[in-house]
Amino acid sequence: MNMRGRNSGEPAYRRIQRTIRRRIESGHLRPGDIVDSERELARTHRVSLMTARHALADLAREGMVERRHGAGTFVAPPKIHFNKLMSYTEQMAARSLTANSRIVSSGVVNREQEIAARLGLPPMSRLVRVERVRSAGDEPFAHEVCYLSADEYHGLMDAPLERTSLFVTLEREYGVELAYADEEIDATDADQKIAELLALPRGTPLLRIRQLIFSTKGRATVYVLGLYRSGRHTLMIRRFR
Amino acid sequence: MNMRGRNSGEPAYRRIQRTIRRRIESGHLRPGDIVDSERELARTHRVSLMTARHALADLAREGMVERRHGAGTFVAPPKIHFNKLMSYTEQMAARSLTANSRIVSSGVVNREQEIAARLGLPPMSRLVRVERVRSAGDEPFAHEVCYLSADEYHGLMDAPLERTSLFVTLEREYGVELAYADEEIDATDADQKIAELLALPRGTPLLRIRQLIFSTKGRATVYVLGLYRSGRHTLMIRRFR
DNA sequence: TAGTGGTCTAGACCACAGC
DNA sequence: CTGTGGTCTAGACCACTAA
Repeated sequence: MNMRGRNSGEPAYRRIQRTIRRRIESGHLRPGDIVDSERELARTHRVSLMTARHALADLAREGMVERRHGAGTFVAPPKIHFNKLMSYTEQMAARSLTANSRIVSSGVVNREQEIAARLGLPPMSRLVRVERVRSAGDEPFAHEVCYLSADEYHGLMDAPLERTSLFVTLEREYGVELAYADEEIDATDADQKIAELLALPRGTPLLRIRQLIFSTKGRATVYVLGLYRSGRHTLMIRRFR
Repeated sequence: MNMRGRNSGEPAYRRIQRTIRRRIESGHLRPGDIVDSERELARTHRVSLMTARHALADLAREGMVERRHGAGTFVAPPKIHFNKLMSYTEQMAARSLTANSRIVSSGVVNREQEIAARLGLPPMSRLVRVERVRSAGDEPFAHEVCYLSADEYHGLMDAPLERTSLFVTLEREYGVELAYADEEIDATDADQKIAELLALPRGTPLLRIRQLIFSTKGRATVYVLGLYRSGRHTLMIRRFR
């Protein structure tokens, strides 16, 4: 008797969430606006109260809406995405800047023992190494070197990394879904080589980020060593108690 | 007919969570161990399946347990607390180091317009300003200046901040619960004054963190400007996709 | 196959907000 | 007062996992 709406295999509560999300994203519903109540959603979508409730509680959990006991459910103010793992391309898009990336060098190395270890590989593993300078507009502001297992991602060096982001390539070509990254952050200064690549005086303070990116399966997949020019692009973090 | 177990006003699902949490924290249940199933919990706690389910789904959401479809619910491996807002004292304790803090100066200022603005106060507001040097063992490694509204926290300057942490003082003496902090991170180098305070050569790269701490009520409460010696104490962050 | 989590029903009473 | 979200019942069928 139940499972009435189970046509396309999509759970009812997800279908409800989609309709609400669409109304918010399209601008029909604006921050602060009241959302249909549990009872209203139950009626219009012909589901039970618990199901409508599930949909709303879930949306509230991810910060899309805000529930106020006795008052209703309201569209939450748009969130700045803190602590989000984003590709360079995505970061630039979020600030509505044009991404610009130049490959300085790429190749295969096999003597990076420490990095191999961080990737959970044997000491002398062959690693794809891609060195890039990233710019916002004309101004170079970051130097990044990334490493991946050459055995697993050997075709990567032929990929058009100058146009397509590494994240997208991994997800599309290799079916690897990236889940999270641990980052180690400290400060250093520009040596001769970096100074030239970033067009800075030697000794300029730089933010150094060592990033280990994990897949959804918990596998360490990419190691990135980044040096970022301070000032124009600061790192934002939100910490919770 | 329902509400049977509603004696102390505590929801049933929370009571169930408590019993599971206790068994995990006491070591009776270890990571990887299987937890009572929904049906088992429903029987033993004399609640419906949905209620038992609510308890488990909630615990899974906060990372205490892990649910595997068709297999069961298992105790999740202990989590390293990434992106946690911690006081200096707590951070040191987490690394089992002795916290050591020296107040360089403290007083009230009223011309820090930008900081007042960040705290959501009028431009010329009076602010308590406390300047400290923090050490691990003998080695000074951080310079922190924090600001709070002088009107709201005027007694703070008499507090024994050298022995009791600012967090604890705020929570105990003023009933302020801190919830989260937004941090702006970049790199700079030591000027003459900082070099002396941290016993470093001038020009040494430093991590600079501007931290705005919010209360549970969403009020900006403390502003901290910190300079951290690089190397021995690096910042760890986890970002999620 | 037995047991588990995932989704869902058609209701119920309570606590709270706002008029 | 009405309407809201918060909690809860006593079941149901499905999809999945492991023996």
